[in-house]
Amino acid sequence: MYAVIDCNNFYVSCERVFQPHLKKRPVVVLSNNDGCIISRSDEVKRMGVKMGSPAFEYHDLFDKENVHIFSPNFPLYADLSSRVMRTISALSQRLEVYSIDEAFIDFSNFSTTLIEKQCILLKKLIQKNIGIPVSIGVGTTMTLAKAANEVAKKNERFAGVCLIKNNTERDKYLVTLKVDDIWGIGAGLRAFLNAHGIYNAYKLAQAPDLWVKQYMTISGLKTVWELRGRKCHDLTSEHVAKKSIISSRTFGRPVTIYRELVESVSTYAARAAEKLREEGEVASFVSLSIRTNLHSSSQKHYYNTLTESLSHETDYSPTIISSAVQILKKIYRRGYQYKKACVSLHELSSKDIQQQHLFYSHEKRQKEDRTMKAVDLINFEFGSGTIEFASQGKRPGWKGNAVKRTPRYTTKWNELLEVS
DNA sequence: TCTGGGGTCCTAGGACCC
DNA sequence: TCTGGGGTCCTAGGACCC
Repeated sequence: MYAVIDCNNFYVSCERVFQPHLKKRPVVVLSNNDGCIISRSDEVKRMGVKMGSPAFEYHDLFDKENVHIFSPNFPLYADLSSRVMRTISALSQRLEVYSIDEAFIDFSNFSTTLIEKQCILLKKLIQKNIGIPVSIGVGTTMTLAKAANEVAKKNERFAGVCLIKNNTERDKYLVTLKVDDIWGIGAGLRAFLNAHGIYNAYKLAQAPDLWVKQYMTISGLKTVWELRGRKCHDLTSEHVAKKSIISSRTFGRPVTIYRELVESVSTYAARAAEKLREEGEVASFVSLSIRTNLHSSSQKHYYNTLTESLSHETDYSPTIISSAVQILKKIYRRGYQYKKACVSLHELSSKDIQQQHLFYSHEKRQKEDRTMKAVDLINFEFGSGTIEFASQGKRPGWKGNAVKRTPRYTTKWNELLEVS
C-alpha cells in the first residue's frame, strides 16, 4: 500500500498560518510578477477562478468579493514544506518527497486498519505542529493513492483521509473521477479520451491495452495498469541527480536595451550556477532563450534559443555567465521588446567524478572553487544578492516587483519583527 | 496595460552505420 | 516496370507533473 500526503491549497495555507483571520476567507497567491494565479483557497475555487489563469482577468471579481491577494513568498513555503516533510518522515522510513506540497510513503506490511489510524494521526499531527491542512489517499499503487487523494479532497465525508481497500471500492471511486483527475492525464489526453467517449477513470481503466499503448504511449499504458492495481511505479527515496537546471524570469517591464538584457541574463546564469553548486554538479552545456511577449498581438514577435558547449565541465559562475552573454550576443536582435529570458544548464554530472582537462589546471580549478565557496557563504550568511557579479547590474529596472509579499517569518529574523 | 517557473519522459523522424 | 534489412544515435517537439 502507498499513501500520498498532499497539502491543501498549499501556498494559501502557508499565508494563513501567519494570518489566521484569513481562514474561511477567499485568498489567492500569484506567480512572480503578480502575473498568474498559482494557489486558490476553496472559496476562490468555488468562484470558478481557474488555476494558472492571468490575474488581471479577475481584477473586478477579486475587488467585488474582497479576495485577499498575495505575491509569492517562496522562502516561507519552502521552509514550511520542509517542516511538513520532517513530520511525515518521523512516521515512515520509506518516503518520497514528490513536490513542495506532496509526499508518498510506503505502507507495505501494514494492515488497512493500522494504515487508516496512522493516516488520521498524521493529518492531525501536521495540522497541530505546522498548521497546514492535508489530504491523504491510500491505494495499492501510487496512481490509485493519488486517485484516493482526489476522492478525499472532493468529498467532505472522508474528513481528508481516503483508503481504497479493495476492488469494489476502487471501481466505485474511479467512476466518480474524471479522466483528467488521474495522475498522468492532462488536458491533451482528456480531449483525446473524451472524443472517444471515455469520461471517467473507471472507463479509462477498462480500455484495451493495445489501443492505449498506440495512442497514449507507454506512459499512458502504465497509468491504466496502475488504475487496475498492477504496480508500475515505485518510490524513489534517494536523491536523484538533476539532468538540467533552469533559471528564468519574466521581466517587470518590456526590455529593449541590450545592456539590460545582459544584466538579466547574467543574473539568471549566476543563479543557475549557484543551484548547480548546491546540487554538487558541473555542467557541459549552456542554453539561452529570449523572447518578446507571446500574448501581445500589437507588437512584432521574436524568439530564439541557442545552446553552446563550455570548454570544460564547470560550476564556476563567471564561466557560465560569460558563456550565456556570448550566446546573447549572437541571438539578440535590435528593435524588439523583450519580455523573458531563460538560462539552462545541461549534460550535468557529479562534481566528484570530474575529468581532468588538458588546458584547465587543477590549481586553477581549486582557486575557482575557493572563490565560489566564499561567494556562496557570504550570500548564505547575509542574504542572497549580498555579493553579485558586476554584469548583473546595480539597479536593475527589469526586475519584477512583488508588492504583496508577506514577511519571510520563519527564515529572516528581521522580518519576523513585522508580525504585528 | 496586465499571462509563472522548474522539471521529466516519450516519440517520430532524420542521419548515419553495415 | 521492378530499388533491402537491421540497427544506433540525436534532436525537436509535445506530453505530463507540481
